[in-house]
Amino acid sequence: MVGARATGSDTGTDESAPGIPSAGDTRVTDLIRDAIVRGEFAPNQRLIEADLSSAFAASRATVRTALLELAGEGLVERLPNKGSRVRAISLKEAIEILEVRIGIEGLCAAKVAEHLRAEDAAEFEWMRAQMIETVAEGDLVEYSLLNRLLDVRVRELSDHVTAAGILARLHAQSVRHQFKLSARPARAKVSVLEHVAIIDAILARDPVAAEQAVRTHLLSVIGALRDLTS
Amino acid sequence: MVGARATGSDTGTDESAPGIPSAGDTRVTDLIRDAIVRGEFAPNQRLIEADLSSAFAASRATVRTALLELAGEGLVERLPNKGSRVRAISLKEAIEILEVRIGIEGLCAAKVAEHLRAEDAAEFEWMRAQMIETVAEGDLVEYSLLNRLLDVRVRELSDHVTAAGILARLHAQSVRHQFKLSARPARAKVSVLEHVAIIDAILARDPVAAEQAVRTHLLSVIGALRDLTS
DNA sequence: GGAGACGAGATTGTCAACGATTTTGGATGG
DNA sequence: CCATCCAAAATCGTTGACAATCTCGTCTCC
Repeated sequence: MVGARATGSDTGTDESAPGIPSAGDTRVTDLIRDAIVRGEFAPNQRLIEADLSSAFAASRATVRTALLELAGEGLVERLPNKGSRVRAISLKEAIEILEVRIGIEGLCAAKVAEHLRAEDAAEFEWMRAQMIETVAEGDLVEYSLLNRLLDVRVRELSDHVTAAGILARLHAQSVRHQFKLSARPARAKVSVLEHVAIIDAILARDPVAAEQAVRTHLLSVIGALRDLTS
Repeated sequence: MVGARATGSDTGTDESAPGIPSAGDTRVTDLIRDAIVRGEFAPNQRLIEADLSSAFAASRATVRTALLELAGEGLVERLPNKGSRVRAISLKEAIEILEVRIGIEGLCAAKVAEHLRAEDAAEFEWMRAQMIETVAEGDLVEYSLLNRLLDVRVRELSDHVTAAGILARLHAQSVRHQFKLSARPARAKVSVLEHVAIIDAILARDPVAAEQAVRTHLLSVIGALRDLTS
């Protein structure tokens, strides 16, 4: 009985309905994290250990461990002696996250441009073509996936575990705010040009240009986010 | 479950209850973190829950909670079913941390330069004078403290909680590598010039120059770290 | 003599119950 | 009618014990 009293869809009676294998071998941490990222738990919603315990058919100690880990990832807020709740990311914080990403993703992009190998270049060329095509067709969902794929590949190829870890955490926190932007066709037309610029700089093996292209893109996202919510 | 605790009028209940974590109010998490940062626990040393439990006079669950939190901060590595150990920061990772700091501290410095207030400017001028003086006198310990103070103040004044949190975590992880550099007089003479450049840029309210000065400084640190360990 | 099976010891993961703390609702007095 | 205080509920933090898992020494067999 998870009290969904905050904003969001009424979870109704069946909590573990779709796609989730009911509390089997999968770790409880992953289940709760997915539930938060997918929006099944609203921001600021209290996460009561006993309720999660029965909802996921796990012991309260297991749930407690999961909440500790998620707090370490910044997804859950733990108030001493008052319980845990889904951490709400304010607009200010969402912009802060984007500002931090300028530095870190810029670093990653520069590293990729510096050490780009031939077989990886082909993949970037493919992504560039696909992005242009999907936006031209208006397939925003597919474009969003390509967008994410570019981020992930740059992160991987940068061979920078520290940056990759930070970016993964920041992404999980801000996935909801990003979602608000990804559904806007006008936004995509601007975004694709910036992404092409990033890929071009990487393919040109120009670290400085790559870093600058990432900065330009993320500043554009910040501006769009500000416009959207003002 | 009758609460025999009278609010306000506390008659007879003894202050020092037995059995309660008599180690004091200090959180076990802080104790273990300090022990790791201060080097009392060597890198890769196994942290056995039962041992820590008796060492800090806390229950195993409390120690477990602490280890979870520290794992979230990146100070402890948790291998499933194999236990926890102090995470060792390799040279490669120390350099990675410095590279990430370029982006984030550059962002913070730019923000400080942009919104600098008069009363804060005075403090930066004081720090600049103190830094020059301590290095001239060869007081490396005091200079190291000033160095750290500058970092902390920039972080605070930037009013950027996301960046501040990441920097705090990275600092805790790399404090040992930083320590190796701070004890070198020749290094201090170079470092102080770079720090003065950062402060000058902030006082000049020049965000771009501040960011660039931070980058120059941290690249210099990276170079020194590479030279030291090659 | 060496490789693999096997069992004892050690360590973590999980569970149910207890104690402490905060919050909430209601009674009481001004 | 409102502020205050107090009891009761709700929830978290902690404890001790038990089960699952891993490590390592030893033993047997080829």
